[in-house]
Amino acid sequence: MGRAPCCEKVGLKKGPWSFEEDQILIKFIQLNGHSNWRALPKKAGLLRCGKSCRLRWTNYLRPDIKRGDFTNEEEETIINLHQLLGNRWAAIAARLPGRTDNEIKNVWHTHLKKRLNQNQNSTNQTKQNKNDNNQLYDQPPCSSEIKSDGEENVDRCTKNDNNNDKDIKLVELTFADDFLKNLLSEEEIFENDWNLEKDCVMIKDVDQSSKEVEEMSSCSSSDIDIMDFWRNVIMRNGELQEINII
DNA sequence: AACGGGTCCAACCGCCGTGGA
DNA sequence: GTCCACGGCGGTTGGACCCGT
Repeated sequence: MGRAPCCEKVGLKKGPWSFEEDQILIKFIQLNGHSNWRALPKKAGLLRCGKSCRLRWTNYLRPDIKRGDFTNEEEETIINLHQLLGNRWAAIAARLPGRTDNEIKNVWHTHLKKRLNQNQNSTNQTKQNKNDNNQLYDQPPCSSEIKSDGEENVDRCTKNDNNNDKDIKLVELTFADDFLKNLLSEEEIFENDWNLEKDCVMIKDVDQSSKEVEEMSSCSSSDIDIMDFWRNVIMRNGELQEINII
């Protein structure tokens, strides 16, 4: 036996909302709130599924929704948060007041992903050009991988004790700390199981696949290419170039 | 003007987590 | 512990719109 549909589908309207329907929904919610989405359309006199009403309200009719193009700052924030959080659009939207997860998802798929790919291509080209001169660029990111059998691969960056790596880690720590504190509340960091430790940024992967990256004495990582991410952050602040010169 | 391909975005679908009975 | 209703979320899609030919 399959799951019961969220509402009776027969006789319910689908597709784009009319102005009149919007007005009915707005007025009803203003008067009564939306404690029960399932019952709402019946009470409001709408021939819509409760789910459809909720979506229309949260993605379009809510008074605090900001319409119009995304600013550069907003786009940068989306890109950075996406690198941290992945496709967790709701979590990203929570950091962008007035923007909905749906809107962010759309912007990501229509604009930002393409732009990022283009940037990546040009970055790869730059890396190629620097090939023989810059050993740091040659290093794979400081990330570990989970092999299929569960054993963890720790790359040389993690184990290497040379001073350059320590300097880089210090800078990473500073920016990681500042960046997360700027963007995320303490509760959120806690909820995501992110630990900022003194010698390294520790990120434990507790996603649905339930592969949890074990804590390591130095840099650990998750399936996110975290070191590439921090490198980007540092690059934006013009710090990594200095380190590379050292 | 007509057509076709690409782009964009609102809306839908189905799955998942949670809380109450 | 199990079932069910519900809200929330992310992936996908339909169709309007745009633009080049």
